[in-house]
Amino acid sequence: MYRRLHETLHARISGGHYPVGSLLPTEAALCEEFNLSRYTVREALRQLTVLGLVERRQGSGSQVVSDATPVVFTQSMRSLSELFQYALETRFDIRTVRCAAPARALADLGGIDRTSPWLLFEGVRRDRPSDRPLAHARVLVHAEFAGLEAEFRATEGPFYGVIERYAGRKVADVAQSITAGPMAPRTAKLLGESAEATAVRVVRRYLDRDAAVLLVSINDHPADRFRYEMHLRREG
Amino acid sequence: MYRRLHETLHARISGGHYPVGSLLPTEAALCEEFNLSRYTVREALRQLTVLGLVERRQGSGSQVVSDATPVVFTQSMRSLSELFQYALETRFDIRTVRCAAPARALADLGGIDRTSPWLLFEGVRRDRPSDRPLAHARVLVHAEFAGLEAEFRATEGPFYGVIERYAGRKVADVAQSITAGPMAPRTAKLLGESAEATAVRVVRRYLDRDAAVLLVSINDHPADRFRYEMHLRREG
DNA sequence: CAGTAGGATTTGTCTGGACAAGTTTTGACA
DNA sequence: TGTCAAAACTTGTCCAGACAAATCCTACTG
Repeated sequence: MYRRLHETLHARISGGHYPVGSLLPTEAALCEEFNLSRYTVREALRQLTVLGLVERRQGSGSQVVSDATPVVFTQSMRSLSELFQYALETRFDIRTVRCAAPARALADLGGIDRTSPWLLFEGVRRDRPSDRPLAHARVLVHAEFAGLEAEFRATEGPFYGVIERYAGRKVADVAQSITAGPMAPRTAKLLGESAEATAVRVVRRYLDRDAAVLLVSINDHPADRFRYEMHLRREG
Repeated sequence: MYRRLHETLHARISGGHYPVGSLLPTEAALCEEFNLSRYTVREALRQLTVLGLVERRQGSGSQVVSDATPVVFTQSMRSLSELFQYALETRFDIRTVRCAAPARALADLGGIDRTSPWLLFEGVRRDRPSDRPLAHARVLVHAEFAGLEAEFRATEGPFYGVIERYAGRKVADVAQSITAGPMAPRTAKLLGESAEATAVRVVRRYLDRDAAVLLVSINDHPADRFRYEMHLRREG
């Protein structure tokens, strides 16, 4: 029965009966309309949230956030650090730290505003045992976390973990972009590459649940040493 | 309370109290041990299944299937075609089709055996309205699907869809790898790039649920025109 | 020993009710 | 008009109980 209700609601969302952005009827209203217990209604709603069509908030209601065909494939990883191919076997060799409004180009890359100051860490990410340079790394952290600079410097793992541990802000979303292009002179110099080298750039933006940017990391890899692997598994 | 129970059970699994492969106590037993209602116990168990630590089977019980740190982030997409940045706005301009045991290099790339023949499509993937070349594309399909050649040629969307629609074999897993390196001469010629160009190579292996390779696609992009975006959302 | 039928066990689904914990609305008051 | 507290509303959590459906075990039968 909850499956049928789920299909009905799904159809109404897809059909525009409940437009994206609108609120679904309340649980009580659905109980009445379909003459079902609250358990059954909640089970149907739960499935809609799993599909990413609906978001629910205590006290507020259930909002339609998408009318799209449901998710089919998912990539999973145990921790965000697995996002980075070299994971924990790398070391961030910090060269400079500055706190200022970011340069125009950097702000555009990270999709952040230039009105408030950001803490910029710049350095080289190196392979753990060999110390070979893997990437020119830049990390932008919102100035509200500037007090954590020592923690950032000391951390072994990914930077976002510092924010989660010490500032209590949870990363809810990560937007990642991979592009390739000619390597910037500064990057080439830091990595010991030639001026004509090509770089693969990985930009990751870490967002909290209100879509506010907590942290932006920009990694420029020598193209011939870059490798990114992922695995997608089909659901249901 | 269900959260506490969840943590307790999680700790027992991680600690080896409930080894991988063993059955958890039944819902009734957990209700008694922790003096909780079945609802609360089930909610805790549900979370364990979401984390992939436990699988439940009606009539049988709850089996521990993993003691690993749980999945934290997932990437989702509506359909596999979104894997490809240019999605449906591209066209596969097929130049040659051959059926033979694949060359050593190709077989290694796709992780396939050279004992059986594979159908190889080679061509250029082009932007839809502008017809600009986007990538040198090669697709290897197992010879058992050779009868579908006409369907492959005619399809608008991704090749794996043809196998699903006409052969009834479902893609359960996709392993994707992104690397960069100097562009092969043949690729450069097809794309109209210079001999010194850099290429970003995306290899996708489509597997069925028995981990048999159904299809391998190899796309070589000019580095300066490559862009790959993804979005990861934290669960629970 | 093999196979089957039946019973016991276990999880899945569903109901009705209750209170807690957030969010929004309302209305009184300054 | 603006502010703040109370009320109303909505989802989250929890309980007790019931039956259905799948699985497992056991005893019986050949």
